[in-house]
Amino acid sequence: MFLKDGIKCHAQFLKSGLVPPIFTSNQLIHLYANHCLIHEAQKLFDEMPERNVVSWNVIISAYVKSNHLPQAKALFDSASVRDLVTYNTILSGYANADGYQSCAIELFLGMQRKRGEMGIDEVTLTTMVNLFAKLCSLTGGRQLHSYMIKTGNDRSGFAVSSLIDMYSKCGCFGDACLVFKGCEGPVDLVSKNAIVAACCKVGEVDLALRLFWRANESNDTVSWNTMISGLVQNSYEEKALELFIRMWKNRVKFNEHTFASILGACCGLRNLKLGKEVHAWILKNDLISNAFINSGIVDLYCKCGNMKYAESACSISGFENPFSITSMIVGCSMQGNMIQARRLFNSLAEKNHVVWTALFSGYVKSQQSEVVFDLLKEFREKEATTADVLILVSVLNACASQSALNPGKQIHGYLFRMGFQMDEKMTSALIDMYSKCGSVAYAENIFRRAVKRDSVTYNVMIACYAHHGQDVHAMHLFREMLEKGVRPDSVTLIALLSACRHAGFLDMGEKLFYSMKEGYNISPEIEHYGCMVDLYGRAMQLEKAVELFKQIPESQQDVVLLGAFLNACRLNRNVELAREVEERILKTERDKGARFVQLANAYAAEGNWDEMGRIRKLMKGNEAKKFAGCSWLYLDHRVHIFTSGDTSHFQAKTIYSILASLTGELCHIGRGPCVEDNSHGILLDKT
DNA sequence: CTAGGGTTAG
Repeated sequence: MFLKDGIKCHAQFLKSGLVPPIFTSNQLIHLYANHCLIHEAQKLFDEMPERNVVSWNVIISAYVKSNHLPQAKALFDSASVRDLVTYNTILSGYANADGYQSCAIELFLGMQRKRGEMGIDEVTLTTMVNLFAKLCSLTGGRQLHSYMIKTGNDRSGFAVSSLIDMYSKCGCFGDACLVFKGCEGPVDLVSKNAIVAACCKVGEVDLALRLFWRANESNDTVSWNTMISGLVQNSYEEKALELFIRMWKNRVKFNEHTFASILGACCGLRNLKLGKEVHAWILKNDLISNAFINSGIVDLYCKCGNMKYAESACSISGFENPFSITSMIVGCSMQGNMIQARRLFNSLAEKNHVVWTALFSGYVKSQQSEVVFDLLKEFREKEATTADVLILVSVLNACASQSALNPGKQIHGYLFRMGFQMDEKMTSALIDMYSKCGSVAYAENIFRRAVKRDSVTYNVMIACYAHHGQDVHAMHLFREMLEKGVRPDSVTLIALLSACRHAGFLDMGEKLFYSMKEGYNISPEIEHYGCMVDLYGRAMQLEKAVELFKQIPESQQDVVLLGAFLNACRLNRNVELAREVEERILKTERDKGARFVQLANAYAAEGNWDEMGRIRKLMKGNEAKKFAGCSWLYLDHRVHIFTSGDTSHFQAKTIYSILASLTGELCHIGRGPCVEDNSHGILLDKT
């Protein structure tokens, strides 16, 4: 029934003075609810002289759909009649509303206990599977699955698609596939869409595409949206746009989900021109005030560096849309404009965890560690709830990047006192923090005690060993990783190869590098090549370094790789080649100042003062600017910052006299101090 | 007899 017809029908009853029969009133209430006319629905419900169980069900459902859980709950509690549908309606309300999840579980347990009276059915079970998916509770999900198999409630499209989604969200792609493969008869479209989404989530794009095109004539809007969004998520933006054009040519209806993905594609490509076209299209389709779309547009303009447009898009949706403001905060952070980010943050009436996290990571990225800790204090004061795990992870990252051991330990202690469930993310962040702060033993301790370890956990621990010169330990851990069946990824290999290059393990490095593709299905990227070039250079095998270097297309060669190659040339005393590479480095536009300094320092370290002087002259001619590198210490709850020759510290005199005596000791041992030593990771390059 | 509850895409 259309709304128009419903209103006409309702009006006729009112005119004639007759009361509509229960059946009609129920239908009308349902109709009003579907059109978000909750007041009309309630009014009609109040005026009913007689109600049956369906009347209660439709009015409760109306409040559930409009996210008015307290009202829905009150109606449920006062309902004069209830059946299984009533229970399922309020159960789904609890399951989908934030903060009501424990009510859902409690209600479900009650329904199970009172099996004789009301019982549970397939709808109850799929609702609960959905809830466990949202909570990422694999244990609960598995229990429900086996119960569903036992009671024969695992067959319908609803059941299958929910189960696929649950396994996918819980990180069990294999189980999701098993559920999908176990289906008999014709493939259910929603289940197919769910498995396509699951494939994309784990990066199995080819498989997703194959499934998508199989029986593609029945694909609906959701199928196309799922595939397009999956391609965007896996950085196949062009393919996503191609697919969108095909969708259009096939006359498949598209909607706001489609636009959100297309915006994501433009954003990933940093394609402002195309993004503007999509923006215009969105305006034409009157979707600009949609919260997701609007924040997508804001995100697009931020990522393309056009803050003016971003701001105007954000203000169009009014300062009501927290999604857009969060995108703006992220955008300002990327520009290093933390003042504006903070202003936007303050403008929000309610701060959710996402926006807190955005602000935290902004300060982390702009390396304002003091502010990060102040903000943590503020967060704990204002938010009565325990600190969000993600926020603590980002604070730990701040500690790691600042080598701030004491605050890191404080966070660790806080986690311990609060009895936080340590997940892989938190474990990895802690290991990384201790590693970067120089405490290998602590890092090791946490790694050994961890209940769950994923590839990231292994990666940070291997990298820790590699950075601290414990190359044999790094290799051992890699073997353990393989034995435990944890799949190594591209980062694992970077850590291992850098361990090899620090230790000069030529054979092992070669073996690893050339077995990457076949052994672990990882294609070597620029970083891996960089490690190998460096390894060959240090092993005085320039030919091999050259050979490898030439395999990389010029367009992909970055300064890090060029720097490694230059180093290899110089170590092998190939002046001609070195000069060639040097020119290429100086041609790189980005961070020009930093490149000059890098070169000058390299020559200075060699004691090649003529070359260094030459580079310094070039610097002047190019008017290269570089902020002074600085070192700092975290001591007595504050950060002490030093630059070269700096006398601004209040205890500068004492510091310099101690430094002089230390330098004297070093000279005494027989090794002169380095001119400008950047190798300890305490140098902050603020170029 | 016909109504009401559960699935996938941002």
